[in-house]
Amino acid sequence: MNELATKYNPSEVEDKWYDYWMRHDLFKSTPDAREPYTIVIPPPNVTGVLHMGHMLNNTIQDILVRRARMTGKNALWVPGTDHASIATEAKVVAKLAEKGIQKSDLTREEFLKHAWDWTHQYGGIILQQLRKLGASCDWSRTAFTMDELRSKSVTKVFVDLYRRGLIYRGKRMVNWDPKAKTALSDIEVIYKEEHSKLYYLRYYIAGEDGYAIVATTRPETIMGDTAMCINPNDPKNAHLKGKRVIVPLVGREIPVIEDEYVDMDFGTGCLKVTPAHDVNDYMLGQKHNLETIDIFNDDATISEAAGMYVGMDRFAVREQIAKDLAEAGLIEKVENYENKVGYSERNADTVAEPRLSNQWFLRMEELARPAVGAVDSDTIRFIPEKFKNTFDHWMAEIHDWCISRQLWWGHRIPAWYLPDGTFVVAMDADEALELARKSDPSLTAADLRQEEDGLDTWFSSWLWPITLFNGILDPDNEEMRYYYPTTDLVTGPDIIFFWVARMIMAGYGFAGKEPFRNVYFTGIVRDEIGRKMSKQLGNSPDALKLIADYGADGVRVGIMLCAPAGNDILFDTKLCETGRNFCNKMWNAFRLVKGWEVSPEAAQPEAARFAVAWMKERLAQSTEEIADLFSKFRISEALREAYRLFWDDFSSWYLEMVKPAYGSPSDLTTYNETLGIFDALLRLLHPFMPFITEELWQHLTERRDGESIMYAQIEPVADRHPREAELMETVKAAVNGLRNVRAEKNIPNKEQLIVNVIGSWDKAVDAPVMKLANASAVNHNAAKDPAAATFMVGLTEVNVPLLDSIDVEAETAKLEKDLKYYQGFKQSVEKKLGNERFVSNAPAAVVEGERKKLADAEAKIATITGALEALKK
RNA sequence: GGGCGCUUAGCUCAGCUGGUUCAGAGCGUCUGCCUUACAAGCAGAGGGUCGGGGGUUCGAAUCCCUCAGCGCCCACCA
Repeated sequence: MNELATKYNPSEVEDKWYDYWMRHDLFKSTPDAREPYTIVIPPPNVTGVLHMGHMLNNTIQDILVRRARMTGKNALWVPGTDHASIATEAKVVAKLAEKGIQKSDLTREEFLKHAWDWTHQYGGIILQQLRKLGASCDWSRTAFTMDELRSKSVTKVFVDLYRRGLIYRGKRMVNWDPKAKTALSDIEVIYKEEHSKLYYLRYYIAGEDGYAIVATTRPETIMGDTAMCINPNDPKNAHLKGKRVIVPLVGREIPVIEDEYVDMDFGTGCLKVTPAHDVNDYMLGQKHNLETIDIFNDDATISEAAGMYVGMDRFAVREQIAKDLAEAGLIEKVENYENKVGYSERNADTVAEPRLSNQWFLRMEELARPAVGAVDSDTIRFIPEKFKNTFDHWMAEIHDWCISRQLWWGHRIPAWYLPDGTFVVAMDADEALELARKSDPSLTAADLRQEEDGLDTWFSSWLWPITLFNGILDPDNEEMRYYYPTTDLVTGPDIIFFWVARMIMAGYGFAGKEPFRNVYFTGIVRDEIGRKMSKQLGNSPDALKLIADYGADGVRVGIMLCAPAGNDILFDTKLCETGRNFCNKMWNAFRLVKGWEVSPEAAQPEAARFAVAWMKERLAQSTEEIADLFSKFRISEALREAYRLFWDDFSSWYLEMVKPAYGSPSDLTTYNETLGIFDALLRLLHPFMPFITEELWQHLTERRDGESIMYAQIEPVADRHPREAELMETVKAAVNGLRNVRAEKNIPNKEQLIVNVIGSWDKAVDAPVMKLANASAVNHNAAKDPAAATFMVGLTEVNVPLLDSIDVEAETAKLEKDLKYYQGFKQSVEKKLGNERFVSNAPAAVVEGERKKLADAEAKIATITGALEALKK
């Protein structure tokens, strides 16, 4: 009867609509008189591919921005990518290695050419993938953290900060990634609990027979020992005071120093001090003026300075030296030990090495101050709120930020060294020369040498919400004034320090205002048994394959159904099936309505009139509910509400009530009302499911080329029908009861029922009940038929006469079960009301409610008792 | 070591300012249906002492204390 397929086919629809939206520039935003709504995308790595985290994050952003468009805002979502300095450089290095090329064989320029080639080849793939998901970004604004505007802004910010005295260069202990051969910031080190060993080493006392025992987890660093440290208050080591000890195997004499830093109860209370390779030891070294011996090369192999094991890897040395020490009788014992080992965030298999080196740092204290206040006062709202604590805690103890990286891919630090070793910081080489000449007028460009180090990737991304509107180079431009501060930021809690906190600081530091109003923290996407999705585990589904299998709308719904803010989400592909099935449900509801013949002469049946009124009330309530949920960023719940509204209320109840009888046409009024309701439902659903709603909207409404549901507005429904909403509860109870009777008595759906009502009953429910339950008549105040199935609707007894004789025993048992329940219920209410303290202390409304419950229970008991007696006859 | 959060049906989770069906939803399970939109569907059913203990209150899944388990973040004990 219907030429449309019974299954919705997303692949036929999605590309068509995305092209349509693009062709008509529907994602584009320019400043106008409307209120702005702005999101900047957390820029994915330029060479990355779409994974589940992106799907979640970008689906949420798209939902928010589409919803904003449909509620009168001028909505803008700015896309872009991040150059991801360390990750991309690592990929390029690996790629070159495959071809037998070492990074060290190349000049900086040659390497950068490879990196740019790589970026152009793979860069932006992820942005194409976002289109498959339906992301409504204004692609004309696509930015890159290393494009000209962003790069120049980074340089300017660096220069300004330097001139404000907030950037300094110095030799410090930093975390070193020996694989990438670069410094890392503190937060780029991930500590993991590990099973390791604690070696107890003998340090013989110079000129005496005895030895001291030192416990260490890193015996390979003994070549760098320049002291042994004891606590001055430690009686058991008092005999070591003022002595010198001999580093085992190495044979070098080192002093015993005293410092209260040492924990007397750990190990033997003796600590080996290796100032070059441990943060605490470095601190001790500074305090006690110790020599530092750097025993590692930049790839963490042993350096010449160590004098032994030169060129070997640190872990190989650990094993070897343990063996050698044991052979030499210098190990007292070895214990198993749990400790935390720091790994490089980007090279998960690489243990970070504390290392002394010259780096550039940014002082954070001054920048941090306004940021803390903004979050405390909810000028910037965190959703969920619990992340305020995390943020506060980190900000309160913020450290200086090591911003230099020994990498080529990224923004090069705009500092130029003079031949005398001093440096100048400037926007470009010309300005640098100008500055340099102030100290030595004879200098030429050839005398200046630009800093080789690059900047931490986050030094460009922390400016993202500003630089996307050119707010660094041209602070007072129209776009800045209109779009900044942006509205919502959607990101994961894992980058709250890396990115969110720093953006807030940058916002106040360089734009004078917060960068966004709300930060929505998504959960981490995990697999169905709770493991974080990762390439190594291979437990991350292929995002594009999911879209191909379930449709973008289906995947969006699937992922949103399990994504409350801040909670980790356990992703199960099954949820995409739910999403796909929902699309199919919408498709078939459309097929049903589309298939109706419409007769202008036909009168509207009462059941349909009732249904329209009730459905409009439900729509009004639900529209309000969804708006409220959005205001609280309960997006997952908003979707559930819309889902229920469409599936349960509209499809299961409404359509069944207005459906024309087989072979009959629909009346025009009902038909038009149904289209109007369908339209409203599609609008509510569009932010979640952009493709199918656009497709159906096209079929259901008359619209001109270039129009789109994207800009149809979601408005509060003024047409209210509380009476029908209330009566519908009775309809549902009656219909459910009648369906039960059918199920229990095996009455086919085709067979019409007769409904006898005993007690009070609003006649308005007759028509919908007859329609929904396929009843031929509802008889009021009918005589009780003993051969009838009986159930209660509220206080009213409903009788369904049966053709076959009824099973008196079964019917009696059922009624007795009900009776028992109500008697128990009555008892508990009576107990409550009998409690004088309850009656005198509880609010009057609550007490009144209990009294009503009691009355209801008594009425029901009376009715059931009556029914039982009738059965006995 | 410090801080934050979680524990409700077999699974994943809602449950907001204590008080109408507040003990819920989805999925899974079970039963019956190829009923003329949809088997990617329809109609039903079962299932939980709300982690343990104590307290506040007329009344606690909800507030307080405590214990246990789990998770996350931060921190320079080798």
